[in-house]
Amino acid sequence: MPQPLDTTLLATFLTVAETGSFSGASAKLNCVQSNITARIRRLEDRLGGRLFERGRGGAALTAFGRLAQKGISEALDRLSSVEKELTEASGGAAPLRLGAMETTAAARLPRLLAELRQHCPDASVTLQTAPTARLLDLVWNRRLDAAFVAGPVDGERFHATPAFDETLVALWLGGGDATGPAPQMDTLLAFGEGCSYRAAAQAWLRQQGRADVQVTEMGSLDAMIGCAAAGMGMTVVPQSAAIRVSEAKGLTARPLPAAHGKITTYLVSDVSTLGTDLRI
Amino acid sequence: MPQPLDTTLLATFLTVAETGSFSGASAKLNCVQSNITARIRRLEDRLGGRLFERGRGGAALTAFGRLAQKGISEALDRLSSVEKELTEASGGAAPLRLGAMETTAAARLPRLLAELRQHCPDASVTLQTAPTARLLDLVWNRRLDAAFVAGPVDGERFHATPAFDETLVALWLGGGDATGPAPQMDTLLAFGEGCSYRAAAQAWLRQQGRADVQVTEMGSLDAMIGCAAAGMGMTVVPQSAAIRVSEAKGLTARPLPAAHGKITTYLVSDVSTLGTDLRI
DNA sequence: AATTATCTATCACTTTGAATGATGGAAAAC
DNA sequence: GTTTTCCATCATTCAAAGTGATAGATAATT
Repeated sequence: MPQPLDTTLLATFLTVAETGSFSGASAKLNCVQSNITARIRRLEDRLGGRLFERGRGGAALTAFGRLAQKGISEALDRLSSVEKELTEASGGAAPLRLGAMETTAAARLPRLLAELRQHCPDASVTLQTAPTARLLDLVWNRRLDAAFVAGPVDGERFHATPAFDETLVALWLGGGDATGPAPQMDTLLAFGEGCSYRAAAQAWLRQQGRADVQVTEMGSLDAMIGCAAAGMGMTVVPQSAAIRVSEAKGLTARPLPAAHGKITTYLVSDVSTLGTDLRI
Repeated sequence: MPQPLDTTLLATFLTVAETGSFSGASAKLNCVQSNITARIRRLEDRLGGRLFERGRGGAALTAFGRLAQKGISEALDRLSSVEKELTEASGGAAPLRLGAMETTAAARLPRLLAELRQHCPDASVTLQTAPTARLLDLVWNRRLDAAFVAGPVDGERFHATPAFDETLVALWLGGGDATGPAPQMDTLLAFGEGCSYRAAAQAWLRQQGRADVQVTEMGSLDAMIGCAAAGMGMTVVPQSAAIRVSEAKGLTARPLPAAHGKITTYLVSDVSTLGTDLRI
């Protein structure tokens, strides 16, 4: 059995055939046009024939392309109906692919998912944690059905509904004056690039004239809080995520001023994903 | 239309079901076992159900797995029959995916492919050039149907038939004594790692007590010869590839001693690829 | 009971090839 | 003639797939 055809290429082909142009397909599939060109070329190489006549205002199917369209759409339909049959046979419906920021996953989702389980014991959910930017990417490319991200969210590209209002708090070990952590707290423990809380924290520090603060990147919420409790520096997290642990470990928590510290978490989904009606 | 299923996962699933074990499938698919584990897990996650009962001496299909096997093998069959129909409609048979070293492609293949075209005007061939090590990898993983590589070849893994006997020659600008290039020729122009001619050339130089020779890596045969003609250093190529150009550019060519300079080029194919009967 | 053989799971690391984004040219619309 | 639209090309980036080493579990062998 040789390598089977890559279904991504086939789906791309059908989309181009539908829209009548490479750029139209790239818009529909949320990717850049050069990507479409490459995919179609790979497919043409593999099949050994030209699928589209490019030129005047778009891409028109060749005779060979028309033949291909018929067979390929049938085969893909077949494949997706098999998938549907199987996902239904296994766990009721297809699992809801949910994404969330690390902090949301820790502070908000346990209760939410427990409730969901009560109402619909059969519902299956998969959860992936990532920073906001990455989550938006994943939803945009249909690798997730929905995700909880920090606002604001581009309403043109996504369907977003407010889910939680978070207040950011700064956490550090020991005391501090009314204005914030002690000057010697010159290390900010934060997630990597793409984390919107980190961006907010840095904006706040800059406004306080503390542009010199070093950032140490950590991979998990627990690590961040643990290191803060060890006196390595301060960290900025939503209050909801801090409640669990801050006092127990002798950490001081102080809310950020509203300008930087009020952040709304939205539940976003792709505008083209219909039928998703999550009530919270 | 959500992302369609990845056919690699499906093919892997069927192979595991056939062989009854992950490790058996990994042997059959020429990859490591952990890879199979990961693929099956991805598929199980996607479908939302366990496909195999692992444990005692292998992996046994679950009830869900048996259901899946039926649907998936039908869908894949369908897909491959569509592909066959299309490749036949386009260019006669599926194109022969051929690989060759840069030098072989330049010196030997033009004639070979011309002959092929005479005999079978309909045959379509795609050619990819790469160093020997990479070519063997590509054949091993079924990304190529066959490739011309420098010997010796592991007979356990590949089906190899001798194709050409090559004599390596050293090329450099200007004169030189009987034993080799002048001492000031202390730069060897060669392909990157994985090139067997380069390895042979370096072995030869080492044996001559010239371990100090610097290697400059180049990306193409033409570049190598061009740079040699510009006096940048010497290069080692098969005589067949040197004939075309060496004299025209004032390059001196001297064969390497037999111990290092006699290299047989083999045509290799995967042992499991049957029906391929290329006569040269 | 201890030993060996055979499987799968896990993990840190590497590799690869698909995706991006910027650019160019060609054809059509204004 | 200018602008717009569309596809091809290319260097670069990055995520996902693959690798290789190791652990753990179960069955077979001595």
